[in-house]
Amino acid sequence: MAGRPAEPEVIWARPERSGRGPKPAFSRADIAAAACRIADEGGLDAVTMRHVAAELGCGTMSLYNYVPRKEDLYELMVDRVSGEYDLPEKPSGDWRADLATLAHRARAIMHVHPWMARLMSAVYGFSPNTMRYIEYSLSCLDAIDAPYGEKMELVAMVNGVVTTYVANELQTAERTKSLPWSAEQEHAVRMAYLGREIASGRYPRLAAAFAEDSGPIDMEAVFDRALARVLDGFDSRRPGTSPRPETS
Amino acid sequence: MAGRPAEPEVIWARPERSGRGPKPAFSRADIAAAACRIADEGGLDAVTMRHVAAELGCGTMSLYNYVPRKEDLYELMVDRVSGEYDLPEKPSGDWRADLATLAHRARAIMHVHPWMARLMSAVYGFSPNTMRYIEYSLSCLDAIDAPYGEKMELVAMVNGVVTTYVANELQTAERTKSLPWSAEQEHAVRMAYLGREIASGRYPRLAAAFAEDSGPIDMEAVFDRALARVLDGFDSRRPGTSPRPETS
DNA sequence: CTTAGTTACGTACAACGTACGTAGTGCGCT
DNA sequence: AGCGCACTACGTACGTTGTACGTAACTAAG
Repeated sequence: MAGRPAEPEVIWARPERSGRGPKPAFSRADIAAAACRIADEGGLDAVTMRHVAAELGCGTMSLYNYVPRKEDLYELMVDRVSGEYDLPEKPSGDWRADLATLAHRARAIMHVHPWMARLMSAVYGFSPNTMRYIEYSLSCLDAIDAPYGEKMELVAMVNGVVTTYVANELQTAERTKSLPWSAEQEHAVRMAYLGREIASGRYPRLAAAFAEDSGPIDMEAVFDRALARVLDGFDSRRPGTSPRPETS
Repeated sequence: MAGRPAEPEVIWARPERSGRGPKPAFSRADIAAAACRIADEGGLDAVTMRHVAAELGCGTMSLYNYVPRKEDLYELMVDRVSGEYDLPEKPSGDWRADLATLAHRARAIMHVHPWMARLMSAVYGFSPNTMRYIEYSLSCLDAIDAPYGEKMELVAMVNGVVTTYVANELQTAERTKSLPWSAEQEHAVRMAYLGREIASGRYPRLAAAFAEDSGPIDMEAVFDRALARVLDGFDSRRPGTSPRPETS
């Protein structure tokens, strides 16, 4: 009988291979790769145990030998993508620039895997690659004399900004992948309602906000400003660093 | 035949009552209330069309007369909870304090409805009460001379901080409501793995972070600091306002 | 060699969202 | 008044999901 306990368990604590029995046909990496491939093509909702098993070329239930619960499959996916950072051996020494670069890299990765942002706000666990990522983030702050608690808070905030903003950018596109209509249609309908509501005069400031300019929004610029503000907020509490670099 | 189109639609644009036929047994508010009651008790995963219908005392499919898709039920829930703010008639004039108060109120509301944070990062639509909320947020910034685009970005950032942090605080508790084990068990198992991993020496800074102090974390204080940093970041770009009030 | 743990996988079940058909109801029209 | 149609109500049913369970084959440890 398969070892599928009704107790909480961390997949990373379970050995990938334990001597006895026939050798497994796949590795965890194979499975993570298959799941990510499916998500990239068909959206996160296309990631089902059946699909992943089919992609691997095995029976559905065989998958449960490797992945006790579907949530663990998600963790595998997050960890795999978290391994796509090509982290430098050592940070440059300019913590602000290093963290900003890292945040931009994270944003880029999440654009390649649009389902990642949604997953990251649903799965909270530590995994090998996420720990590696956090360790590197902390190493960027080595030069700063502050308790690690404070550094962790900053790292968490930067990560929060990245996932929040990228999720906002991408969720419509991701969601409509498993819907019978397009993201553009959805957006059009919602904007039509918003326009009607705004025209009612009940929300004058909202109306003014939407009347203003309204050229296409540069999402990366918005992200940049948000990120800069967070770093500014940290900066302003520790005098002696360069006060306010231009946003460019 | 029921009017359930395969086209995108905003539930708020559909009239709640349209003359003809027998009068509906429930209002949208009834349905939202029932769904929220279920979510409060059994977690978000307990909110199914069947459960909500049963709570209302009607057949499952009757619900589809009011709510064309399940997503719309979610929007109803978000809107209802967004109506729980008791927004003052007019902001006090101190935008920083007003926004902070609002953020704290939002955090408190999401603690009462632990599923709210997760829903808000999944549902992106404007609804009557969310628009009221945004309008009020903007009105807090009336005294500031800045383009509305900039104000909107600040409001979005504050909201982002709230949902991100509250979601982080609450997601484990929420998630384990539909799991056969407790949040404490889950946490214990994950911490055990983390401890073992940290002891390996591969993540020295992470290890230092967890070794440090480690009294119970005051989540509200963490939230406060994050919020303050965001407001600081906005502050630092517009000289002339009070530079840096104490975090309490 | 034995044996116990592992892999593989088909079957099966409960729960989900929801398409569809049918029956009943009452407003608005002529 | 009375016809008709839009609306409500709801049972049935389908496809899809996660996954519990049983069985058969396999292989390393004793």
